[in-house]
Amino acid sequence: MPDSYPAPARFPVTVDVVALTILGGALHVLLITRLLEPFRGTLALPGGFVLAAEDLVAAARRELAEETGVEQVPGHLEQLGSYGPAGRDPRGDVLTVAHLLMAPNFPVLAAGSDAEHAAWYPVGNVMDGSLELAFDHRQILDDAVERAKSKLEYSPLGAAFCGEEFTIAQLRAVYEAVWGTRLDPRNFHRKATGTPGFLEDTGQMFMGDAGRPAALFRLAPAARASAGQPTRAVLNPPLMRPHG
Amino acid sequence: MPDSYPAPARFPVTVDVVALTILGGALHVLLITRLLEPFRGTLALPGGFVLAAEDLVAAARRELAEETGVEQVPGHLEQLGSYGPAGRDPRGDVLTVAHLLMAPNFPVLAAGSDAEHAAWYPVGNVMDGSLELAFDHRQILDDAVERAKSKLEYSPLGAAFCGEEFTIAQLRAVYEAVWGTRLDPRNFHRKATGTPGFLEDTGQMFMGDAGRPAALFRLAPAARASAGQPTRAVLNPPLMRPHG
DNA sequence: TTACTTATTGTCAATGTGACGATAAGTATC
DNA sequence: GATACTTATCGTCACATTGACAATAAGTAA
Repeated sequence: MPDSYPAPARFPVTVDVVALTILGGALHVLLITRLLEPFRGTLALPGGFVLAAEDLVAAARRELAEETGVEQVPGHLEQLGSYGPAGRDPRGDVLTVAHLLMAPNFPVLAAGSDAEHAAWYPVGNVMDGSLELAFDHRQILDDAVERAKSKLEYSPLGAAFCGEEFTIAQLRAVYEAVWGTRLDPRNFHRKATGTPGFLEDTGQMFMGDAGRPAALFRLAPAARASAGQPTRAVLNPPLMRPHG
Repeated sequence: MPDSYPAPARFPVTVDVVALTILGGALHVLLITRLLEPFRGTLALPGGFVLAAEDLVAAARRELAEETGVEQVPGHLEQLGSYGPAGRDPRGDVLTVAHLLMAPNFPVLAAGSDAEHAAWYPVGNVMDGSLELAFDHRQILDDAVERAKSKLEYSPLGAAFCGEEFTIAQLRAVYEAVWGTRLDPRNFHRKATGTPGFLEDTGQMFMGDAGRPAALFRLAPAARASAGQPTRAVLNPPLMRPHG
């Protein structure tokens, strides 16, 4: 009975953001260095308290903007899941609602001030243990990466890691970085260009450092519209990661 | 900065549960009739406040047990997502963490007391508008059903709607009820029995009202173990719902 | 025994995928 | 300019999976 007599417990609620991007062909995550206890000096996910009368995703977006100094953070932001409130913060019970941002690389505010500053770190360095994260952020990052891997399979959100326009090879690099596998360029090209409603040819070309120029694509309107949908409206059948 | 000076807002946190089951070939959801304002007399999802030092899923399980009178609620329970805290309860900002239970049919405590009593309602009656739900529970139910549909595709959790042992036809009835489509019995049989690590033949037979007796299966150990995993370790390639 | 029902096994064509050859179209080098 | 090198794009082929559907198995009811 939600309306019972003893006053219900109230919890501070935070939003944390796992912001992922591709840098140099490797998956990177946005982390801040904590300046205060607990976990002072340790890396942590950006985030902060939810204000009253604030939507969760909006709170995540606001915190991200505050901690990166970037007004309009690009990319696709969605809720990942909630953690706690018990036993995750030594100061007390705090519930956190984790979010996932899949974004093209964007520059974060230069470090050097006394504020907690954000920077991109290779996800692999967290996974292999060479980087420690505060609180239960390691677990949250794990879940976020798994979610991202899964999203690529059945949604067009791989393109969220690219800019507005991109080549097939750039899109493939996203898949390779997130999944941590190599994909056959020819088969990937076939699937990407052969899926109706996924990509739209811009008619322009992109010159890389070497090799034949590549055609530039953007997301087709149908794929753009399905961004929020949980259903795999576009990538059907899905583009499955190799299961080895 | 999560540790800044003004005391952070604190919110009451509830867990709500979308408990789904199959009854008479149709998807049903467990609902309670509210006895108190707001939404007095309206149907709502079972749920209640999270106690301090309590895990979210544990809280959901506890509330479910309290409101159904069932000690050990069967089935698979997982977190669905969080809603709020702004603008969902007229009494103030309440954050709710919704959960999804996929369970075989279990009897709920008989009605008649003055306590809020739970009962199974056809999901279709909510979808078509003949049943109204309190708060934003209609939205939560929508999300839960979509999640369940999706889960059937790439996880062995369809079996969570069945008992310990079940026939292929019973499992197929689950898929048909959740997806709201008819499936070819022969093709479903082939996929279910032909997927390594999914089902295990018990060697026993099940006599229905009519027709040839069916073999009884249970989940294979591999499928049982993958219950919590987000990855489609078992149903690979997935068993996709018809997209028409 | 016949009719009827559901379970289970096959068959076949269409589709999608993995592996990989061949060609196109740039840049750098001789 | 010719050649080497790089990446993009198009094709081919065998194989796996699926959707549609025939055929058979094994019960119950009449």
